[in-house]
Amino acid sequence: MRRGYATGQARRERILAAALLEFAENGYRGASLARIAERVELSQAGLLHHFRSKERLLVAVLEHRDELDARRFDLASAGGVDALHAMAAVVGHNARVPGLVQLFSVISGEAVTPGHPGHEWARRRYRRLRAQVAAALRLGVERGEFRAGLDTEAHADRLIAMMDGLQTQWLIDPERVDMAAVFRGYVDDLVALLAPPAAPGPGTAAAP
Amino acid sequence: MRRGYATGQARRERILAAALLEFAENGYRGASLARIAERVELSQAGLLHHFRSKERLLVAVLEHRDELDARRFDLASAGGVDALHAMAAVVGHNARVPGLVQLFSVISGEAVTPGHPGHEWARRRYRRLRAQVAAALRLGVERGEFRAGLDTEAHADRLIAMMDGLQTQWLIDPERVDMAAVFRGYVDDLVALLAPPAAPGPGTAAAP
DNA sequence: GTCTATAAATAGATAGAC
DNA sequence: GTCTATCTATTTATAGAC
Repeated sequence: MRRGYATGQARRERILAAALLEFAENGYRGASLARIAERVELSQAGLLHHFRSKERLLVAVLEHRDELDARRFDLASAGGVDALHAMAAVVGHNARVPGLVQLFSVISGEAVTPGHPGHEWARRRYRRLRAQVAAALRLGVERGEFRAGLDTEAHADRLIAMMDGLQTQWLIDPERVDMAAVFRGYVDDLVALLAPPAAPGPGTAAAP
Repeated sequence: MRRGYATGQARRERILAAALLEFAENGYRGASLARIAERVELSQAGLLHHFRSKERLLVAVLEHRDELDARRFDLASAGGVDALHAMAAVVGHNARVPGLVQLFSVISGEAVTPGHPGHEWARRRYRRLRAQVAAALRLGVERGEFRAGLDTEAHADRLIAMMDGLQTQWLIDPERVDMAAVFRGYVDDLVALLAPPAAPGPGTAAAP
């Protein structure tokens, strides 16, 4: 029953997990293939048999995480106010997995440099996130949960920026910053702000 | 007239400027003392005569920038709505100095790692920024520009997070993200949101 | 698929001459 | 204050045996 394949896959996943830790702790530039190999009890040359270079390994780690996260968080299915609350829930979840948050913060920070191997990944990722969040906001407009004519792309940029910015503050000073609560406050403010102009009476807004 | 001192100081400042470029382009871990030395036409050993280690050089660069910025942006003097507009102006200014923005983004990203030489600097910096912004917001409350009882520290965290998050997006994809405009939108929304409950008529709010 | 050995480059830091 | 020379350590990647 394909033992070779199964163990090969298992090995690959163990390497990805170990690399994630190393990249999160030291960034791409500070990471060492030797230390990653050590974590999976493999020689450095053995590690490079599975991933031909440090650069490819980083990209593999990032894409692997994106795959897993895409399954976990399906923002596209929600819309409007629900989507905003879903984002707040994601932040709440993130506060329990500092290692993952650190990976994305460190790599995103490094990746602002044009030559960085994560640069293209980061660009694609932000474009994709913005499109998803903006679509969710448009859905809210169509449903009448949000007022018409709002700049959904600008709000999407801001929601993503808020998540990232709070993550950095939280990682640097966890005791002082309650990332989840502060983000929730943003969402609450936004729900109030984006609500359509007050209807004459309750219930009338929902009637066609 | 103290030529030796003057040239010594000038040399130091040239080193700081060169180091800033190198750290901004490659981060702390990716930076090379040899390349910095080359930029100021000095040997690597000669460079280390002025700053005893790479770590001290980074800290010197960061503190030097903080000093200069503290003179340029005096948020403490403004308060309330003026302070918010001053922050928007800072973002507008930042959009014209990508190198500086990149330095702070890259180093802040790396510095989430506990062992990083910029970690303590980043923590102090965020605490200071938060205190300054929160104080400016409180001033707005006292003046009656903002409604009473708002969570000034949470709003300070969010304003700073928004600046940082938009900077990252802008650096990674400059054509797509208009950092200054998107931030201005946030400030405008905030001004509306934080305004005190509507007074009976215009002008009455200002009367004691 | 995993290893040892090694290449080839670069790093930060120090010693000591001038 | 600046240099050359050197030390020591570490890096990624490759070659080739098993």
